[in-house]
Amino acid sequence: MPEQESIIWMRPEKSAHGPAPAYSRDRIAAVAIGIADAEGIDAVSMRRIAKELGTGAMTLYRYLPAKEDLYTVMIDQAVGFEPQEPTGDVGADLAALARRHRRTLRRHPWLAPFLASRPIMGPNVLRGTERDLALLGGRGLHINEMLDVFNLVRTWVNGAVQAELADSDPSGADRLAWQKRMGPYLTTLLATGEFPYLGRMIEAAEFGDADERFENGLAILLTGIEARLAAIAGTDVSATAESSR
Amino acid sequence: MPEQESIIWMRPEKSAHGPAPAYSRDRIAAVAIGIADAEGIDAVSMRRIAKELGTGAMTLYRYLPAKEDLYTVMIDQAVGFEPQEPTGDVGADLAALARRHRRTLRRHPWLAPFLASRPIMGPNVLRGTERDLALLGGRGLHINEMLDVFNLVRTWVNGAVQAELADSDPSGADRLAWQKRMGPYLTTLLATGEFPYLGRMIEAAEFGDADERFENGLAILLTGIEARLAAIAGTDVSATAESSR
DNA sequence: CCTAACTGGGTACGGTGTATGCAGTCGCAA
DNA sequence: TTGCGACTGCATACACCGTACCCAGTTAGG
Repeated sequence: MPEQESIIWMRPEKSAHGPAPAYSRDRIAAVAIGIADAEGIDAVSMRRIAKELGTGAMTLYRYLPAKEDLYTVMIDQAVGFEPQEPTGDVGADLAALARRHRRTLRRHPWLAPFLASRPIMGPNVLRGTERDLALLGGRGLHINEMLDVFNLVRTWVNGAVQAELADSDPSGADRLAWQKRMGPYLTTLLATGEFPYLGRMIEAAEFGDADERFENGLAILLTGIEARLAAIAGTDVSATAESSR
Repeated sequence: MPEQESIIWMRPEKSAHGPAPAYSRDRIAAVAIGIADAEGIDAVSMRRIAKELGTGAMTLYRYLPAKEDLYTVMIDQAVGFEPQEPTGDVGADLAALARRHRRTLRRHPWLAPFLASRPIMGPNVLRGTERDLALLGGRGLHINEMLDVFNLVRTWVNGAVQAELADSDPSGADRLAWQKRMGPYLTTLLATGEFPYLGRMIEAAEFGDADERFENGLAILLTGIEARLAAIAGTDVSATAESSR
């Protein structure tokens, strides 16, 4: 890891003197996202991006001081920004938020783990957070209450999509080979009779549909959230701020 | 990735002929877990483990055909197994499950991302799944309903812990440096006045306590789950199996 | 006892992120 | 107009990674 005097978003993209840069952070990130979407995040290497751009690997370091900064820019560009206005129906708004987020994460299968494991502060992400918190605003909630709900939804969607993608990752022919390898092991285990629920689970897994699973989880989540919001609304505001944390 | 005729759990540990092995899968995994816990998962390399064991890197490949299998064994050993009997109070049982899982994930900060991103089938993990599903058993739920609830809790705990760890990762002096780097950027953003909620969030973040955030999220989640379970209990069983999926 | 099957482990290959250095290009001050 | 300093693209090089290949030494079964 090189020294890094300040965050990538504070670094000016263009400088005063010298020849005009041939590339840009966004262009590099776009290429990297293309590779990651098509071949997985591990296929993204500096040399590979450079080849795709027709240049040398070290050129990229004129734009991004370290690979971690490449990830930072990739993440923010992949997240993007999609506006959403509150409709007054919090449940519907949160459901829309969840589905939109899921769509984004599924478009870029490498994205969810990154969002889960780093503090993300890119401009698109921050604008998105502001937009999402606004969905919960205007009803006298303490900011911490809003954050609890917001984080609950975001966190769950992220985890649910990771689980979806993990299950479906060995796709096509690979999936068949995977079952071939796994089959005997599971058969051996289930034959012991010590895993009745697992047995039922494996049978049912054949019919599991990701969309349905997501909607079921979301419904349960929203039930809890709406109950919580109703409970808070039933309390007077000063008492809420006190007791909620 | 080398060829891999079958899953690691099906490979016999000892063989008939030849000298007795000097190490074992579990011993190697234990060393690897020690390194990962202390210095992060990226510090775990074959050469590093071998050095810790006082041997050569290639020796490890006598026990584990590839690094992915090392991860597999590490995960299962780190997860371990802790028994839990149903008490009859589903809410309390699920809360206990969630807290136990959180404890496990926090003991091994590298663990949560692994659990989120792979299908995990180690013996400890499978025994744990069986144990957790049993908490929901005996009340006429369809297996898919049980899985929805189980996955909801597991997924959320996993995501919540990842978020906790991501926030607290720059610890101690690093955290201060991080704030030094981040401060000007955030100040600049907030000065635009376009991020009122973010501003409130950053103020409040000073007082955020991870335990409290976890318990708040868990409470909301359990509210939703109990409502869902009550709704199912109010339906007759055959209709439930039909309508639930 | 011999031989086959195993063991530990050295060497080597192709990959990675990135530090360093160098030649060419441009904007600005004199 | 000239030159200088700040920038550019980029080749080379280094340390580290996972792991394929090889070989010598050890041991149990026929």
